[in-house]
Amino acid sequence: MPDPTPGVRPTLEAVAARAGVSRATVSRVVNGGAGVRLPLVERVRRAVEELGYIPNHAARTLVTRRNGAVAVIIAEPEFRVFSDPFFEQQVRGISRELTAHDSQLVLLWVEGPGEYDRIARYLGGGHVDGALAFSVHDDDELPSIIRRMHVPTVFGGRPGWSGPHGAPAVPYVDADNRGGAREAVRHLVALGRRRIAHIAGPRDQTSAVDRLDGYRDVLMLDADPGLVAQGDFTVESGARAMAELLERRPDLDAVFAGNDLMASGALRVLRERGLRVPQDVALVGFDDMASVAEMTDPPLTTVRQDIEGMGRLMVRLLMRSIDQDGGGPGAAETAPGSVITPTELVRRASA
Amino acid sequence: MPDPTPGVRPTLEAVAARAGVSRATVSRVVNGGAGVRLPLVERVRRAVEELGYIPNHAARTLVTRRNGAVAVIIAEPEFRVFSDPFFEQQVRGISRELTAHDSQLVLLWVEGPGEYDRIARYLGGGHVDGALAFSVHDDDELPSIIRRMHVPTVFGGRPGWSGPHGAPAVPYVDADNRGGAREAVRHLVALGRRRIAHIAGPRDQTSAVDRLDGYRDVLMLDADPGLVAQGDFTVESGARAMAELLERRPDLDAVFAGNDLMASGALRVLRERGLRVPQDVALVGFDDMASVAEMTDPPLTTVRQDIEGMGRLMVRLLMRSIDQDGGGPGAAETAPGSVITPTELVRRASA
DNA sequence: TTGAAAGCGCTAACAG
DNA sequence: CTGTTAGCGCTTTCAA
Repeated sequence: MPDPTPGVRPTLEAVAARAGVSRATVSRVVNGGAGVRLPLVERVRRAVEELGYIPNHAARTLVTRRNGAVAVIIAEPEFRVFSDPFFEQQVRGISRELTAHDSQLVLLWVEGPGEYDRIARYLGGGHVDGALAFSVHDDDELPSIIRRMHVPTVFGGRPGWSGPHGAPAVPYVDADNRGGAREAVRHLVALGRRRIAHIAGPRDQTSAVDRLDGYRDVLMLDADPGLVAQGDFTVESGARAMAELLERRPDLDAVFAGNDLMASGALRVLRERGLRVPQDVALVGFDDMASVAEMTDPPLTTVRQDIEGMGRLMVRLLMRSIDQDGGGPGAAETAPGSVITPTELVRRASA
Repeated sequence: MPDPTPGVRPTLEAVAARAGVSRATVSRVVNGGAGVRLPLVERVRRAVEELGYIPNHAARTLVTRRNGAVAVIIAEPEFRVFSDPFFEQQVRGISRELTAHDSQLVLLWVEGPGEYDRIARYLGGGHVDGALAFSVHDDDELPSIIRRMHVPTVFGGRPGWSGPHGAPAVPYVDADNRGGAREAVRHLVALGRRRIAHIAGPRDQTSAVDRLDGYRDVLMLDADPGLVAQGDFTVESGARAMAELLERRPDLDAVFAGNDLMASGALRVLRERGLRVPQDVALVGFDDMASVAEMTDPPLTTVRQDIEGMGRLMVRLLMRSIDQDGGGPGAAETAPGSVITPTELVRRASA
């Protein structure tokens, strides 16, 4: 890329003049060159090269109503945000897929409810073609803002609230938490375990609820309420829950933890009590968080979800819904279907 | 904010019609309302409110040549990116300050050298008013791209390469690594320690080099090369370096580690060898990374830097340089001065 | 103080 | 196939 004269970027006009064609032709070439005779294409290409021409984004957006940018909304309070490895992977997937679609990632970091006004204005200002948001709670204002602003949006994780028919009224991408949990518990059953406990995640996160449901699906009537303990997805809560379970049901022979972090906490307690894993108690986690599942002793059998893939999928869904919306008023109302991505049981030594 | 007719956003024109004034007047009101008689201002404000008018960003950018967005460039290979708590804090500061300046954060995630073309095009396309980048290496293409594209940019961390006069040719914000290191070592000296070792960070990161220099500043002639061991900022490397040092200089009575992570590794080894901290060996870290320094036993004495503040400062510097650049060609060439932010010794139990 | 009018740089009919 | 033309929505002289 040559060094253009500082301060004065060449315009379409300049390129057209240099190539001896009209602005329209240059525009066509710049946008793919369909329907332009080859020699002309060449000529224009050369002029572009020589002048170091780069299209002005604002001008293009003004007429096409597309700005090649998507907002990723991060609501700080509910999130460990960055430090969450889960989130990092998801954003990586999003970023990659966005690049493939020639779109940019605009980070909207929301520090609290007071900032929703700013977000609404931004989303409404047409700065972005769409938005990506993450698992929101029942009382979150975000969905309502998004609806009001008519911004195509895809959620990551099944939202906690639902539409008139019980299903979330917005498109989302989520892992098959329930199915994954079923597979995990079935695995324990197949191992011959009979008193299988569960350490559940926070009740207000749909992923945790779904995993608990999956656990119940398999155990059915055998599900003993005393075998379920409450955690909050942290290592410490996992340890506490394990101690509690051992107290209530010293004879348990397996544990399905709602995530790897809690599983590692549980593992610590089991070993402290002199219980062997998996001989005395088999243990299964969820997430397959590399920094945890592979590091424990023994390494965790767990349920893997394709987190980066989920990020990419969010973008694909969003792009589809953006492309549909070209069709005038009302088009935005037809929500594209949500997607549930499959999970996979990863067998290691703990069960 | 009222719900505008879906699909048809009101324009300035519409507001003007409703308020019975010209577009120019509406524009003035929307942009602060200077020089417009109060009753008119009121009238326009009401029309804006009623119509739910939000200015079209692209149109505004097209004429003002400002887009209220700043790129944050993240070069993946060199970064643990998100999961790095250091980085998270920095981005938080950046995001907050950007919001205060009514600007948005556009995340440019660079996955490899092959993507530099995309970045160049983006930066050159005038999508953003400026860019923020992080400690780049000698062979990094980024600085050259940035110069070619005439994009105002501020770096985080002193760059490894330098201009004709030995000083980096670009504005940057960095902590006073050298001064902080001096303070740490002086503290150890004041404690009566005489054989003070240093575990250095990677030689190709300026922060590590500066800390080593600070260490040498204080020890002067007393600096025994055998008392310096090489690490790479990880816990493990700290442990290895500590073992090495103990091997070479069993009589050492203090250690200044290049960061908290390495300090925690060193601490583990010291305890394994039955050495008491701080009685036998005093230990000081760097960074005051909460998840590390406060958790060790004993808690680490360390050097704190205001990371979020550094992020904010980067934005302020950038905004200043953007504002200057209004002055036509060549204005971008005058780099604003860099800033070194102070550090502070935090005394805990390890020294 | 307010309005009229000229354009920012580009795309997209519409003609030729 | 290529060129001409009419805006996209906004800011900003310049007159009134």
